[in-house]
Amino acid sequence: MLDRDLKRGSTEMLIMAMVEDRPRHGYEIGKLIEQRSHGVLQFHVASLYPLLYRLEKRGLIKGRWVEKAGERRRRFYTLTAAGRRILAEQRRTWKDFFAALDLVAGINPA
Amino acid sequence: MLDRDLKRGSTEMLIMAMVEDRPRHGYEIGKLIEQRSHGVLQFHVASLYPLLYRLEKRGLIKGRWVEKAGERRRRFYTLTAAGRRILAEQRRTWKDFFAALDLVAGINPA
DNA sequence: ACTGTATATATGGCGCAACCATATATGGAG
DNA sequence: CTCCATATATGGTTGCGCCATATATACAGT
Repeated sequence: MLDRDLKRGSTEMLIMAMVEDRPRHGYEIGKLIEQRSHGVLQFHVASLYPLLYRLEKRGLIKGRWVEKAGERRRRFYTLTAAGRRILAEQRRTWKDFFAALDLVAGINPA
Repeated sequence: MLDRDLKRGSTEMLIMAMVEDRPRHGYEIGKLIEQRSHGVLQFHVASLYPLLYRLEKRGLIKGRWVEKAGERRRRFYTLTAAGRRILAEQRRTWKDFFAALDLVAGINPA
């Protein structure tokens, strides 16, 4: 896995992106991020759940408990309108950041 | 300026990239990064100098004092062989990281 | 002569994101 | 009956980048 410092500030965007189109629960979000990034990005549980609570507290995602017979209860999250705005903003910020990084340090080989 | 968390882990790479081709002193490095990124990236002095000491301590850059008459003393840094290896590695890591971020969160608009 | 600004380096303490370790609980494979 | 994947929860730790502040020189403006 990547050094933890690289991921700083990207975690919120990743989670919001996962619940952008449909509700998902925490564990699913973690697994999906790992799969889609081919293992480059992965969440430790101790980061994942506090992050979800933080995002919900700030009104960027909304969770609801779903209980089915013979299944452990799961909390499904969806992106709020505010979350949608912040997600767009964070995408732009990361894009700008990487462009600047490339300009100064030359990430993409010429 | 960007949120401080985004920059985590990128600062070492930026500094190493600045002294890759020729020696530079701390203040110059800070200013140059700010200029080349059009103000997107900037170093606070309280981050800059400790970072230089850290990199030198780890043998990635090498500094030497230069004193000229009628000028304040300045410490010029150059990239070491080890630094060159780590810089290449960090460039690759950042590239991979951004590719993964794009894969999962869709940074670059389709 | 005085003021302000850019240049140039130095450092003690702080905030907080992500992680480590650990805990609880259920379903299915073998 | 054990082991693993699933699923959520939380107290404590670490370390980067920053805030605030300090020291010192050169030069432009008034």
